[in-house]
Amino acid sequence: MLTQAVDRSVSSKQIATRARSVPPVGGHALDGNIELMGAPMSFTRNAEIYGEGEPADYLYKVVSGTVRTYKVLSDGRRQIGAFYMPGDVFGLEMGDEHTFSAEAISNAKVLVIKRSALVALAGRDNEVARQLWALTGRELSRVQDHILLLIKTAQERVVGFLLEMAERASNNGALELPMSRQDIADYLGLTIETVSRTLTTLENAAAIELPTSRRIVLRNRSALNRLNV
Amino acid sequence: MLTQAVDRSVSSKQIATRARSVPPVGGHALDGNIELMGAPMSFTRNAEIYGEGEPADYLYKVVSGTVRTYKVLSDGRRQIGAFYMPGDVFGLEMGDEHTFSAEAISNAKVLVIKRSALVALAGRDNEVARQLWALTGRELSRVQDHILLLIKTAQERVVGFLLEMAERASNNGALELPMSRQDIADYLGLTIETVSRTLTTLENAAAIELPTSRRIVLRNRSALNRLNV
DNA sequence: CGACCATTTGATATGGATCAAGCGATGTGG
DNA sequence: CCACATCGCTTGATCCATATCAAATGGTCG
Repeated sequence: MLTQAVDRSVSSKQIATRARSVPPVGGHALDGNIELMGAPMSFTRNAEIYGEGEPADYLYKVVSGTVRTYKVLSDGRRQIGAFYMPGDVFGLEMGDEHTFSAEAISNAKVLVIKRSALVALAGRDNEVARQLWALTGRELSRVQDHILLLIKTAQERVVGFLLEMAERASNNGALELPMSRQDIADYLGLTIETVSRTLTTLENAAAIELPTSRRIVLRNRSALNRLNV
Repeated sequence: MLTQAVDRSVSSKQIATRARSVPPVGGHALDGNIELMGAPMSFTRNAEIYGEGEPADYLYKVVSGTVRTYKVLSDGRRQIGAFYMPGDVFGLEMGDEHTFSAEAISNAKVLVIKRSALVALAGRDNEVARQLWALTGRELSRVQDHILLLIKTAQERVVGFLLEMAERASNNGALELPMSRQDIADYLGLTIETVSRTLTTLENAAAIELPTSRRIVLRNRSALNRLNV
């Protein structure tokens, strides 16, 4: 699956040179370094980007499309760990194996970055080291928030999900969801039926509109915020 | 609450000198650096170590006793994020505020480490930087595992909890739990009643023994592993 | 001993899962 | 280009795991 990425990755010599030439930008110096080290790669809908247990030789940054990471328990239950949208980095591990699997939800373009190169660079460049640390820290916050979602009621989870998505990808309250009801259910620890029913309940309560199943308009934010614990 | 820690903390000059004198140990170089920078401090049972939202100027390493971190939702529900036992580090944040509260479960002694000093040291010492990163990464793995627990059935959660505790602090299968049933319940997203009932079920199934409510002996590991998904 | 707090046990209620059917959109082959 | 299969989603009926409410038991400390 990743042979293409291996072939296309730039040498660490090139990387170091290129990265050093980037001025330390205020807002997202992190992005500057990482982007220059990445080789673009495309994945079609539902294509596997990496599997759980595979060597974590690369990390990834979403350029376009959406990616899900997940684990499947022995009895078939699937838990989605996160959805990654343009600008998000995923697949960075502390150990040498991926602890989740990753798939493209929609056709997606991602930058593939060789971890060893980035780690080597971090050894020479404090700023890069700090950025890598920050990436792990950001992931940690995300997962902690996810835990708080998982202890709530079905309605609170769905509302929490909608607000999270709205924060990340909404045009004045209009969401175009890239993921299926099953994906949402497996992210929230619910069944598709419960997700579906909860959405219709919210629609009946005039909190949201559902022009199509994948398009959701947040109609009454304050009501939603009130339902969000 | 932390004035004492402030007063007792060593200057960053001392820290740097002392830390540098530590030879890079193989297994736990991390511990070496951190321990030398910490001022010991004691907390009585149920004492608050820090509160959610307070400045995260310090991080902590448990010397003895057990610590819980938690969040309380607006409606009173409490979610315990983690239990920290001797050797564990907690309270390390990426942002400038603590995102959870921390309390001693039993009387506890912790080392209090000034974050700014450690971060400054990390800027000069790659190895320290790597260790800080590793701490965040370890926390991330822990939280990811916690998520997987939270999507399981009550019995699976309780068994998962017992196996987790056994891994960390058992004498050939005998656990002395420092936390109450309420703590366990709030960690697992269950009620005390369900935790209690599940434990008696496991006892009746001869998987565990309950000599006292806080002492649990794992009697049949393979049965427990089988129940752990 | 008696009060208090943690834990267990019992009875009942309920939110969400499961099982099942229907519906609408999308795509495919005749 | 239509008829039909397929897929994702919604809706309905029922079931069950866990929550809730309530009471009994046990352990600890003044």
